Amino acid sequence: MEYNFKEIESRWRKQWAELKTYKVAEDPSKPKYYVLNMFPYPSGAGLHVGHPLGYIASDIFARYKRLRGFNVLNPMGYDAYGLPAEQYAIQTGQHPAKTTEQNIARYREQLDKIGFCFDWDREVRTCDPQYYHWTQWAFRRMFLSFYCNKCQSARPIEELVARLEQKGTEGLDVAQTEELSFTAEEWNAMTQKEKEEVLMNYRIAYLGETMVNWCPKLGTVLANDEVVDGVSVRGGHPVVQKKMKQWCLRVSAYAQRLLDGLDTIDWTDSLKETQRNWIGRSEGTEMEFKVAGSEDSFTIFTTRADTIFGVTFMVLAPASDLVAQLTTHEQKAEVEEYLAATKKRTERERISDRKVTGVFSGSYAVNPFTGESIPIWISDYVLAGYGTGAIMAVPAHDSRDYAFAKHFNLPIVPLIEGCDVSEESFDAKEGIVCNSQSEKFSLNGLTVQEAIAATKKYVTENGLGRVKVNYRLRDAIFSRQRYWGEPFPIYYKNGMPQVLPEECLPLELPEVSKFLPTETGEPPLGNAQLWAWDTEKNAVVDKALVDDKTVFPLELSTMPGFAGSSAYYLRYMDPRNDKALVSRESDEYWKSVDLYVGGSEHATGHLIYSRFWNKFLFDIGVSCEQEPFRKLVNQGMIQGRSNFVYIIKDTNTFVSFGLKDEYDTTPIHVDVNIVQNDILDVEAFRSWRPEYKDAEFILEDGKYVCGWAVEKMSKSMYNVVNPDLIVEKYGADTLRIYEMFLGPISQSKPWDSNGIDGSFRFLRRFWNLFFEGEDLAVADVAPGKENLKSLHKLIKKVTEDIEVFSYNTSVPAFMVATTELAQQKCRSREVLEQALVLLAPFAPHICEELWHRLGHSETIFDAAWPEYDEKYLKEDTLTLPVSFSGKTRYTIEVAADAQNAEVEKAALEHPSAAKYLEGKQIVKIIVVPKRIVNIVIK
RNA sequence: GCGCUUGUGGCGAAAUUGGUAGACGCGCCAGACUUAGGAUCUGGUGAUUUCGGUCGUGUAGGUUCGAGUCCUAUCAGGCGCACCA
Repeated sequence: MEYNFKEIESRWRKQWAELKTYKVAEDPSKPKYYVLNMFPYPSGAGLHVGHPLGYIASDIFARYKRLRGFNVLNPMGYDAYGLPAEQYAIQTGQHPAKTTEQNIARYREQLDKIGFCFDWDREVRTCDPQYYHWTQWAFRRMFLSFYCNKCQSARPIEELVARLEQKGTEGLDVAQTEELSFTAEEWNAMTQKEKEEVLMNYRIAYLGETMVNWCPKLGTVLANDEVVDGVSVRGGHPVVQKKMKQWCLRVSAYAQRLLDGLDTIDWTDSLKETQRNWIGRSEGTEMEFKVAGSEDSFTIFTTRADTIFGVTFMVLAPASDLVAQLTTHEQKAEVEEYLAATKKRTERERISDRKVTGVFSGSYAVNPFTGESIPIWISDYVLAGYGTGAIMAVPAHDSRDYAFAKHFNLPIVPLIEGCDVSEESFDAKEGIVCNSQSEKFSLNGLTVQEAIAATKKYVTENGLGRVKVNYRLRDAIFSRQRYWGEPFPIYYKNGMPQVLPEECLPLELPEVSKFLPTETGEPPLGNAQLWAWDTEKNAVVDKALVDDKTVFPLELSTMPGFAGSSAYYLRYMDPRNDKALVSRESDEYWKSVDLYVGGSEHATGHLIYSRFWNKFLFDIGVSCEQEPFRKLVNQGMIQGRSNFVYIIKDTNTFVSFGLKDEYDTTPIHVDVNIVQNDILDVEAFRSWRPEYKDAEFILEDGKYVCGWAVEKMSKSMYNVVNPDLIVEKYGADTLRIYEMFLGPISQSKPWDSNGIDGSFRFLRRFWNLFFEGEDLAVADVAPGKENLKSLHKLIKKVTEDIEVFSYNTSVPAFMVATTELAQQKCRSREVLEQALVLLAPFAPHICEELWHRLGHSETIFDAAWPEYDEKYLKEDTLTLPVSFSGKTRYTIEVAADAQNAEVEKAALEHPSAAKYLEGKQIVKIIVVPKRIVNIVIK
């Protein structure tokens, strides 16, 4: 019987869809398992062969879990908001909703061909109002919340208001943009607008001033990589650093919880480390420095409080508010010139050229330990956004301070016994402290670690400062001047943002006349006519009606890409609920994602935001789990394997790879789809492009051999392999098997179509196991001992592999078992059916087909996963290697249950033994049961 | 610079707690069947060899009866963070 994969696969594709085989509902009688893939952005290019890698791996796991009796949730959807659709819209006028719709249709078609067990009834799209309703809803709640440090949780903003009314800011311990200080009386005397401004300092979603790359000509904020040499990459327009009001999320409030949570989840060490790095916790000391000859003082942050006696200057960040305060009259012009110069440089430039720059402020600070006067400088190597934006510089023990001191000829005082600071600073936190003594306090003779602790203690006890933990993690900037994104449920009254009532959500994205910014530099939503909020009607109205009494302008920015992807895993649990993001029942049943599969490029983006978002939802009682993703597996990237042809210079003649060195040639990328096993289809090449119509070839052995290289899979390299073509030629099951066989899931590897025949041959051999000629060759006969051994060996291997998510070694196990069963001419229904169930997660179509041919009416995925029994794996006799001092010499046959003494005897009685023992003395004999006999000789 | 990670045939890769290195697939070689083969099936395939062996898991040491696996140093590639005080 021929293995007709086309017929089989199209039949089951249809059946599964019609019967809704993969539809899932909460079922308290079964344990749940939630498998999730990072949902794709539906790009216009469609899927290439690398995209489904993770989907296939998780699909196998989902099917396996189902066979194990779990109720498995395995949903799929689309991250549908994104820049490419918007840019396409700007160029063509085509509405992004329309292109997105088309791309999704194409993705769906491609995904359907691969045979995934997704429950498509749960599909979500981030651009669907029914979906972004809950993105807006979560934002709204963030706006209405503050973060209490004491209870480590988000709380309703009313609680904060009530507290401010009673006690003002006294003893307030909450997450905040800056530390404010006022009494209850002062608060109560504030106007409504003033109060709202103050509250902005505490809200979890807040409007804040941040530095951005602003391009006035384009009317938009640009990312760092969109700016080179101070001008925009597109168009070459000047870009300036500008403080702008942007929506922000107070992610930093959750820094410690995001850090602690990492210890509770099953992610790879490298990914956890990346996140720890990104959160960047550092324990240090905040110290107060008085300004010489003034009542003013300022605070710095340091992790090296022990180096206080080596401070020879102070440095302020140019953007720090202290700059204006501390610049003296005489230095004013020079400082302003410097500030103007630093403003022009982008962050990226500053980091890349690493030139030492700076200017003296004119002021001096007083060292709180020694009373010495220290000059205060301004330099852009100090960042305004970290710590307090001011540092104490210790050039002897910090390489950046050292470079600065050398450049401006400032003194360098070493503080560690025996360290040499003539050429470079001594940054290591080790050694014995010296030169560190004042009248009241000495660190001399202590180790650095002891000195840090002693200084902290002294500083705290003497009111010079406090112990402080700082995080590198910054608040997320949450507005984008773009059209194709979620609108904010915000309108402005008296210039202050107001949130829409909950029942008015979703606020739908309006139609616009064009997708570009307006002439006045407003974001694209400024082009929308119907974009004002009527607080009486509670409805969107024409913006011409704005009267600042009952009708107000709506927010013009939209949310960034990560907004929609931050809580989609919760929405899948209950995707059609129009009363809540997720119902309590659904959430308590599915809890959190048990297995999350996706690329590691999201380590510091989506995977941080999503954890933050979930923790917030946990705080407000929506999500019942602290961590959204229990286990995370990063699939590697599939790279392209490009093919080259070699054209002889100034001719239209191409020379085969092996002969190219005899000519002066230029390599040219050639479409990998007209190359097979590195042999070029010359006719296809001639018709590939008009200029190659009359191409001539110099062949080797009658073939044109192409060169190859591993590169990124991309259109321009002509190395994109479309899964549709593989499915067409070999079938989805072969594609699935081959993708898993290619190598470990988490490793990046090039796609190489050359090996795919092997996977196809395996499936055909497996199919043939069930037939004799045209007839089914399966019988209700008792399985032979050898059959059971092959089967149970397979069950053991496959079960163990799937549990640890390493399928690349299961595929060979299937190949071996298939060969063995074929050689044994196994006809046993019992054995073959179990083998079928084992293969079903990997190759669902072929297994479902055979399962039904064997007379089953239910889907194979309702069968039970076979358990293996050690008793079938036992050997009667064992072949053991015998080695002499570690070098294997011969093998012996012993009974499986032989005692060590018997094994020893058998080893020494072997005819070869005498040869190796000649003139030698046995020191000892080591017998490792069932493994090896090692005779140590002298 | 700091952190993580990986180095095994012509290629993708296996290898349990340290126990016969290279499973399985590709490629290659030989054979069978074929008018034919870019189809199918069978066998072989780390290097070297005086056919006894010898050498082989990036490199150099170490521990051990025994090391791809453990330890120390070092080299190379990949990824992440990067003036974070």
